[in-house]
Amino acid sequence: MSPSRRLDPQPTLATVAERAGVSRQTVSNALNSPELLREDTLARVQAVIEELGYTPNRAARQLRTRSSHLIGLRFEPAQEGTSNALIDRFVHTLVEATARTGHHIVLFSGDPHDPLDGYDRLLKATAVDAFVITDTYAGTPQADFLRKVGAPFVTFGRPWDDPSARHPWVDVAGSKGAQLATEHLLAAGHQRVAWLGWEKSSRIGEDRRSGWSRALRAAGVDQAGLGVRISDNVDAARMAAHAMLEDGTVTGVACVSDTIAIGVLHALAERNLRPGTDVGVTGFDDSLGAQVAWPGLTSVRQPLEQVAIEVVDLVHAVLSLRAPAEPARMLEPTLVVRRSSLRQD
Amino acid sequence: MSPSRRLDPQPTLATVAERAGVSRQTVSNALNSPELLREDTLARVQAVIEELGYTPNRAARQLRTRSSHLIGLRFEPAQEGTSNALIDRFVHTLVEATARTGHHIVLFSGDPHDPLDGYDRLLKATAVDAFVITDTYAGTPQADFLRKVGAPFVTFGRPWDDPSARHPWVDVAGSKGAQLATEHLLAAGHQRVAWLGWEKSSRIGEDRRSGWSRALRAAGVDQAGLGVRISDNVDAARMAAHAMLEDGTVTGVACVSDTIAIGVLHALAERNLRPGTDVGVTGFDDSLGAQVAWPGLTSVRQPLEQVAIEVVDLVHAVLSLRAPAEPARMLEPTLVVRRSSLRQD
DNA sequence: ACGGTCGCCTGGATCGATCCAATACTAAAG
DNA sequence: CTTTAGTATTGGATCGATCCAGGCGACCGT
Repeated sequence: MSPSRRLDPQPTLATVAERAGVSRQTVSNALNSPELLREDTLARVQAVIEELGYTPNRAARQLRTRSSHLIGLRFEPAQEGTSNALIDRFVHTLVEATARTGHHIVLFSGDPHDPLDGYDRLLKATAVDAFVITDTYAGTPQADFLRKVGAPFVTFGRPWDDPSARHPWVDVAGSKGAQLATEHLLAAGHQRVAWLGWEKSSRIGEDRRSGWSRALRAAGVDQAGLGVRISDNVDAARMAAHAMLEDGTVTGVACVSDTIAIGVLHALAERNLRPGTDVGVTGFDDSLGAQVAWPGLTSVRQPLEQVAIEVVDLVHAVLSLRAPAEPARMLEPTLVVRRSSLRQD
Repeated sequence: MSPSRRLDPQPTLATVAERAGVSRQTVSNALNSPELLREDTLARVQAVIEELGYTPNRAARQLRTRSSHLIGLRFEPAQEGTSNALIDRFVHTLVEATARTGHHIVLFSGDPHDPLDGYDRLLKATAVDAFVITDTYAGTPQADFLRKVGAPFVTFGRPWDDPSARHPWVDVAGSKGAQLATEHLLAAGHQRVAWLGWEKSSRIGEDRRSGWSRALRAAGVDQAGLGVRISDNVDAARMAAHAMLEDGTVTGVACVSDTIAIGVLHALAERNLRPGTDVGVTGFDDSLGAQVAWPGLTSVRQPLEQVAIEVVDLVHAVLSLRAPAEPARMLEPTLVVRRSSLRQD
């Protein structure tokens, strides 16, 4: 009598079979190998499935086939101010891309001091089929561990430490992005384009820097004193920018991150210099901050949607045990031009 | 001979039982009802579990107990520019909070035009135990649907349309946040504090506006012409701010979102007015944008970490069929003060 | 020493879909 | 009209943990 209490028990495969006048296996085939059934039988079974609103029980299927159709992703605790917004954009598209094949993303967490924590548990419980790993910049202990235990995984991020690693990965050529940004600033007429990057210990930072360096070399610009390394926060960038702009010869600054670029914009505001017109600035990652910063920050945008699609494709390849066409895929970023790098008429 | 090919088959409950010289049920009890076992038996079983590194197979357990220990969350496609960064911060803490009880968050997606899409599928496949719903501002068709089919769920967001709804929810008092911001601006000496809000159709927007209104009323300030409604983007806000600042009587602007507040900051820059000193500005949500905006944007911060904890607590209450102590929980936001609302000495 | 109570432990049945081997059917060939 | 080949369909067994009803032992009082 209480309507929200309990609903009709879910129909099972047996229910459908009985109703359609066939055996369980036939219903199973209708779902998994429809080509095995005669046309009329298939139609009849499908009609009953439709009528009853039947959906296979995931637990039962998972028990039998030993595959959960779940993909694990360790979701790190939010670090205020850092650009995990990037990861979030990636996850969004990852969810969409997996949906198409009936897979789902399961988030888990782990001890922040132990990069391996959490993987083992899910694996032994046969709770997930594969993992997606997003942070490869600090070495790849997870990848090493998963390879050792024979668990399928794909990383977003190349294996920096071990170029010989054979696992499938997708990454974006950061150096190409920095190169695009630098070339763009040079083309806008800025001669001496400086670089504001991360500390030398960052592989990603050094990779991006190499793109800046390459562009300057191609343009025949002397890089002496133009490359500066700082930590990733607005204030450090602001102060570095002040020092850099002191003598007035630097008129372009390519930055390793939007955060740092925004710090440069702050310094410009404090010096009454016009972004774009007096000094061109570019950031990296096209974060929300770049979109709302005044007067709009030109930034390198990673094709995260495409990354997610490639990652999912590789996951499927690995799961189906077929060797992926190309297990290491490098994608190219694009430059989103806003007013921070454009002269006002 | 190929080490990464296949690993030892996972030990099962039967393996453990045999090794410990007890029956399967005894091992199961050791895991689920240890108080039923004699001390020495328990110790012996636990030792074997430890030794073999045994973890119960989730699929089998799920099939038998009909509970997956998974909680579904529909992850909407990234909408450029909107503050789904808020949701991401929420999800982070949600994952942490669920981890403590062995639950996991499963993300799924659905047709953007159909708010119900996806729920049904997971439910019928008995793939999740409960849902967490994050968007209740546009009515609550999901809640209605889930209540109808008897599925457990908790919403982040009050049931705006139907105050009589009895489902468990957690929300943050937006009106209180706007009130705090407005009082803060008044206390800083700004007399006429304007409101830049969303269109009237937004329940959340109107709720926040009511907090501004309440604060002005308490301070005895006439609100005529001070409340303006626009859509949520930087440019609309910039233009509205210009109009608003024209006559020079408005010296404080409380905004319904960081995006809009940033638009106001842009307008100030264009009019050569100093944020905080000439015109006080506050935003809402303490997004990354607020943190990096020049010269720092005072913003209302929602206690998302606490929200996540309360949501998980309610989920557990609902799943264990015990009535939650308080099924409707309203939390209070805080104000993060930065320089956009402070006079420079 | 014996029946009774209580608590620990056992083996069989079960959840629902899939695997597997075997059977019923159909159509073509002899 | 029977045999053969091949396909469509069936029923039993299975994945691994939990539910359930019953058994066995220890310990008590008399």
